Amino acid sequence: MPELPEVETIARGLAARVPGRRVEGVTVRRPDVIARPASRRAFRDGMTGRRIREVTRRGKNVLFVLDAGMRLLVNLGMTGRLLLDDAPAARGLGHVAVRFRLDDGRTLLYDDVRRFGRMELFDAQGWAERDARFGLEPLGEEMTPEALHAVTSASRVPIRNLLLDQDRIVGVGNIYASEALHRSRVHPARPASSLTRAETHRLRDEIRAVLQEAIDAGGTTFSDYRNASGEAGAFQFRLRVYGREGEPCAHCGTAIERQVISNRSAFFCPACQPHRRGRRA
DNA sequence: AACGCGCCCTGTCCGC
DNA sequence: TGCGGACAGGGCGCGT
Repeated sequence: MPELPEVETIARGLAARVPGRRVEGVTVRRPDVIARPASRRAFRDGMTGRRIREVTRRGKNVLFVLDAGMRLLVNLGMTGRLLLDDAPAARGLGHVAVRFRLDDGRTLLYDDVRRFGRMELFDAQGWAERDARFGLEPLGEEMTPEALHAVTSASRVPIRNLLLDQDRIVGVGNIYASEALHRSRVHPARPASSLTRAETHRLRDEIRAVLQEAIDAGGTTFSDYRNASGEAGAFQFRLRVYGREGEPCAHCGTAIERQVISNRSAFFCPACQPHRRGRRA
């Protein structure tokens, strides 16, 4: 479900409401969601008594900065939601996996229908090691045209797949990969290393633009995604290709096509995004 | 080492 | 109405 814009929206919502609070108790109803440390007891003990200093985002993860240099990293998978129990939408949750009781009487809930989401608790050292392994942050200063070109030129996987690989570039998922490629006029199945320097630079600009526009719209909601207050986003109305198979391309009118690449759908305009080879870099 | 694929799990929708 | 299959915004672990 959630890609960078959705996770950013959730993190901002929580950042306005939980920093300064202390975790007084943890209830783990679905142990498979806890990925680190190995035991649920160690997770509970590690979280209990921690004060939440900050809530931010790293890639597609919500990052809770705790005291004592600890970090709680939450990957929402496809259907994960984080919200406080005082939000009206909290009453409708049917798959609460973890509860964090806070010192002001509220409870932070993690709900996840499919349980693809995972939580990891790090100490300072563990976090430094994990943090170093993330790919490029697309909205960060590190995302220079040269940096993206270095990534694309090093692999022959379809460019759509490369954009989904969190070891190379973080935050982009299946929706925004299709959208950014369409806006850049690059076919999703093209080998990454076949992109010209000009195409890579365009792609860099369009990734940043579409992610920022989606953040401004509060994210994309098809069914599951909600922000920290339980509200839907609005970017689904501005998608140009994702989920629009058979509809006319907004740019040229040609019918949008869907192609399955590595078991996941890619949407593109066959006219705007021809599958011709670019010059080798 | 890099890459493709199956799989994790639940819900919804569509065709028959 | 029921049923089987396809599909869903993600990512891990496996074999090659």
